[in-house]
Amino acid sequence: MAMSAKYREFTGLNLPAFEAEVLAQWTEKQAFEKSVSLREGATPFVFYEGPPSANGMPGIHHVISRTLKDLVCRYKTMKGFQVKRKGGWDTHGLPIELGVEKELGITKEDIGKKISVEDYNKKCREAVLRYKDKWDEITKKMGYWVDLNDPYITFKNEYIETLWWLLSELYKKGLLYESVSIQPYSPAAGTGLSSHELNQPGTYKDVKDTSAVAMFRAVQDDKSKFLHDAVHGAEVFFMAWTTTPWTLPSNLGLTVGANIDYVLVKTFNPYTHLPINVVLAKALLGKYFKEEGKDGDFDSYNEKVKLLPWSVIAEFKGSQIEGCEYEQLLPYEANSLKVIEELTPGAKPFRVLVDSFVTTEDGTGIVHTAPAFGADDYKVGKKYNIGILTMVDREGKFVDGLGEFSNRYVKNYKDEKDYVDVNVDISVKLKKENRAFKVEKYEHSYPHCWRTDKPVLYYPLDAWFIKTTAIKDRMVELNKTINWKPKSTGEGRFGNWLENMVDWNLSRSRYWGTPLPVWRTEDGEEEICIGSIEELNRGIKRASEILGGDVNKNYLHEGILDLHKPYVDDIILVSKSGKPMKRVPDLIDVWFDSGAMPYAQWHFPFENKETFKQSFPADFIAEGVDQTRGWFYTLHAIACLVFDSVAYKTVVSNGLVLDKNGNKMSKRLGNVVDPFKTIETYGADATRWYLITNASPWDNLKFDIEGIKEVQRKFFGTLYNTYQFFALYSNVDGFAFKEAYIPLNERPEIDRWILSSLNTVVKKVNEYMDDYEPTQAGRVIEDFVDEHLSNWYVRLCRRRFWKGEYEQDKICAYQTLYECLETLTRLIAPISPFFSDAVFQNLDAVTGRFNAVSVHHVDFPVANEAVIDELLEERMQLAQDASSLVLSLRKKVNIKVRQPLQKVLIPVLSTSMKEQLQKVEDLVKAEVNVKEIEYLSPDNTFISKKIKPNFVALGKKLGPKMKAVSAALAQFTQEDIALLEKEGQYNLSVDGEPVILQIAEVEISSEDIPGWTVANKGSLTVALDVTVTPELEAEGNAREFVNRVQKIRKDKGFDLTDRVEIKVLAPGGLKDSLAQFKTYICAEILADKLEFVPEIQDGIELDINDVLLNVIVSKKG
RNA sequence: AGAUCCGUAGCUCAGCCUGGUUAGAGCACUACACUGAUAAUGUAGGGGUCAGCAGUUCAAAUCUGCUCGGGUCUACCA
Repeated sequence: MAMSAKYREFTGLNLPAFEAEVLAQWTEKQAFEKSVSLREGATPFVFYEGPPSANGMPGIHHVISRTLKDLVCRYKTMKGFQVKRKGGWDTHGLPIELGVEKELGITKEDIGKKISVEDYNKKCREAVLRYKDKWDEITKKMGYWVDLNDPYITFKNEYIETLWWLLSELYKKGLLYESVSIQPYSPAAGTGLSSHELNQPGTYKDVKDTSAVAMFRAVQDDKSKFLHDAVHGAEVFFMAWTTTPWTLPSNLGLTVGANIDYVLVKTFNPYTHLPINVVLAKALLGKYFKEEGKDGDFDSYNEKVKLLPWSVIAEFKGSQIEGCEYEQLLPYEANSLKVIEELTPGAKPFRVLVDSFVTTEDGTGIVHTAPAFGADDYKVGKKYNIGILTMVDREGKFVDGLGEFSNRYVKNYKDEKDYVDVNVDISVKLKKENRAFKVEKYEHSYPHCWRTDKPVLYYPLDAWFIKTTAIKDRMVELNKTINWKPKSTGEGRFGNWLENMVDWNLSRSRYWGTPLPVWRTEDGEEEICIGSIEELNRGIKRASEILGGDVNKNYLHEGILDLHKPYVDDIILVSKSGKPMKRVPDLIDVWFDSGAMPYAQWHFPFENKETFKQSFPADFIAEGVDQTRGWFYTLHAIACLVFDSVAYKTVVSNGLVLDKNGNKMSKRLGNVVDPFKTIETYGADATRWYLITNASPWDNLKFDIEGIKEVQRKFFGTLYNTYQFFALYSNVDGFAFKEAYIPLNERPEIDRWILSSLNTVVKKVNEYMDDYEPTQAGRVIEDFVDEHLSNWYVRLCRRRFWKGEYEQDKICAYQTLYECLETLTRLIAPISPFFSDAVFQNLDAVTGRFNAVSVHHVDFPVANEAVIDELLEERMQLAQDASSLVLSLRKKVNIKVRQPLQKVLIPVLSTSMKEQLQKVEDLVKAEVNVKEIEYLSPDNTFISKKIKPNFVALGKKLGPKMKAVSAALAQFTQEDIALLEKEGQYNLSVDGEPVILQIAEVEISSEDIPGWTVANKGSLTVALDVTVTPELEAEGNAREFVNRVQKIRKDKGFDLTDRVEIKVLAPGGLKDSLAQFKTYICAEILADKLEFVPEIQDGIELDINDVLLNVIVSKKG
């Protein structure tokens, strides 16, 4: 690395400009690649990159999770690990297909008709990396180091082959199976949805649906005899509630709870006003009938009477009506008994069933049961063999043969403007036919398709499942070994999810995705699950040989070249008994793609066996909390299923990024933050620092651009100024850390202090970073830079840098400040990789202490415990407090700091406090411009003292007497306090009982010094002598004069080291002041000559403490 | 509907686990200073029923319960 004689001085704090410069260097010097290769042979730290889908634009929420990933990886690299970060792209799935469909203006039904599957998938493949450039750009600009030269891409054959291998392993273990089940299905998207898709945030929405209480007329038979007898042979209806009236044509049963109490109620239909008898759960009577109407006036009821009279006729258990038959509610051609019999031979529908899922929390306690449209309905329907009717097709509309409802969409899936809700029409029909008791809008939360935003419906589908429930306990057990940040997500959200896990529905009936590698004979008797390309190619040949003809003719020569549809579907395999086998049409859930990345990214087990072994499981992954049931789950599931292992040891889940008002960012609200603009304007470092330090990553972040500005100004501005200050004077003095490291015991107190403080910070930062708490780490650093380094060390030490010769004390100062800056750049490197590197390189270019290309190639600082001196840090705090108090006193009496004062009085409570203060006395005196500090020892009678109980100590001892003692102490006189101090204890009487107070059980502090201006903070009190003697005034004048001349020097643009000559015309008193301090003045302003002249032309007029004078400052030579 | 987290100054956050008597910081605002680091800095001021109510306790922002408000999650909900 090229050495430089001078530290580079910046011309202004322009983070985006620095970053562009640093980026160019990184590229040129291959800094990232080198940061990995430099650690060759070191212990690996394994990180998995969750693959983003590049068919959407990156958002600010991607910046936060990537910052988190990046800072951990950079930190671990600096800690000596080798951290490879293979990037990846998620390329399959619904979002891509929907995007293509939208672009082509087609729907799912058109695929294979208007466009061939081959062309369609070609389009998808093209669309997949549509925004890759934008992603690459944000990756680069935000400083995210990830290897995108050789990323894993989920649509590649090698990737898919690993997926097939995993699936075949599951198949062999009997964990992959097919089954009919009632699944969430999105008619708008044309596909079933997995439970984790249904569990994406925002899928459940509150919607108002038309709900109906329908009346099913009981058939008179033996089972219902007791009901009909009770009403003397009149009609009896079972009441059942539904929020989905569109399922009523598919009704085949009514389910009740065996032990629930039901009642038969005599009343009227509120719509038709006909007398009726209805059955419902006793517990829900109050929902439909008013108490005032009980046993009301039946005779005078008519349509004008609002209050419905009602009487309970009979009461019975649900089990007593099991098996009762009823008339079909909405009979049509398509759902006739004949059709039911054809579909399910021997079915016995329209009966009252009993099951345990029925509750009396809602509805009527009688559940309308349509086996096709509910998981419970399906289960109970199967048990009683009531058949199954699916009166809605896969597009979400009624089938033919349902009269006026035929072919109508059951929900507005097509965004039709004049859509008429078929549910309302069904309800109206029921009302007219005396088959509805109550129809109303009902608000409830209902699942929606995460992609199309349309309501989901439950639908019977054939699907392939992974039997995750088989290893549930093991998954729960292994989860307990994972370090979750925050803990609650792992235990609560993820833990609960595992406890309530259902089998993973893998099937997707789409086109662009990983095909399920299962082939099966037409009769379904024989099937095979293919686990590799080689196995498939063997099968292709074998089938061709055995079956002959044109079978697989296009694939005989080279084998299969693309594992996607439609090619895989061309392949015919042959079963053991010699029958042809075709592939089942399903694709698999894309989440399987991403969950399999630990293996598929290395094409395991076909290649890279050793690499895989070294990089499984991951030490660390991080994504948004929305991935809890997505990637976090699928990674965990596959690892447990196939490898009986966790997939990751530590996982950090970051919260959502909200706008500054706490609203979710959405395109609709227009409150989306553009990450490009943010980074270009304020810099990646400020953005990253803000995102990390403002709130813990797992808390939701209210993103406010003002916060970034504050970080930029406050943190980076301060650090920048500190560096500039250092560079300015080092360049003057030629400091290049050439001298031997001066031992700490030869350095002044303040140097030892800042280094102690620095090492304390280093220690804490290491601890926080090891604990994945970057927010705490960042905040500790911020405090140090602002409070300690800039506003105390540099401020107090400025003179050391610009005064005097280049000797020991000055070198101490340079070495100390240099060490602070150098350590800081390394400390902040993980969070703010650009600015840290720029400053680090500027430092290292002159001193060559590391001789490194980048700060990211050096080791992270480690605390030197020997340098940490707690007492020292404590007394410096005393000095800061004392200074602050004196300054506030000056302010109170309006005496500016430039005016020297004679004395400060500090009462000390102990000798150790005095010793502590004495060691920092000079600093305080210089800081507040006071000549001397006088200490008042504890036994003086001069100051007045204050006493209060030490609650922690006394509370335990006294308990209930605490209040009385506290009151007694408030009454203590100065004499009482003095006595207690002298004796070490005090006999007190509380409520007639003696209490002995020990000195340690109270806190005594000085309160006031009569005749002095005092201020206190905690136990520290200071008093200031505010008398300005003529001598002090003269010195004040001199200082004021120096200050003004310095300003002139600066205004005139003189160099720091320029010597000057001065002519002054001043009135008598002021002239004397200046003459008296002539030596001091000349030294301060680098004047070789200070001349008092009787007359001045073209001088500058200055106001020195309300007296005017004229001066000419000229550069010498 | 349940589960869970959260509610502290105008804003962003500490403090709560382990209770202790003037509840802190930064930003913003106002005034005055300081400055050969000047896109900084200091001092002072206003600004808080620590969401509300009740309980435990000598003592509650802190522990418990309930209520209200917000987030997230779960749900086969008829």
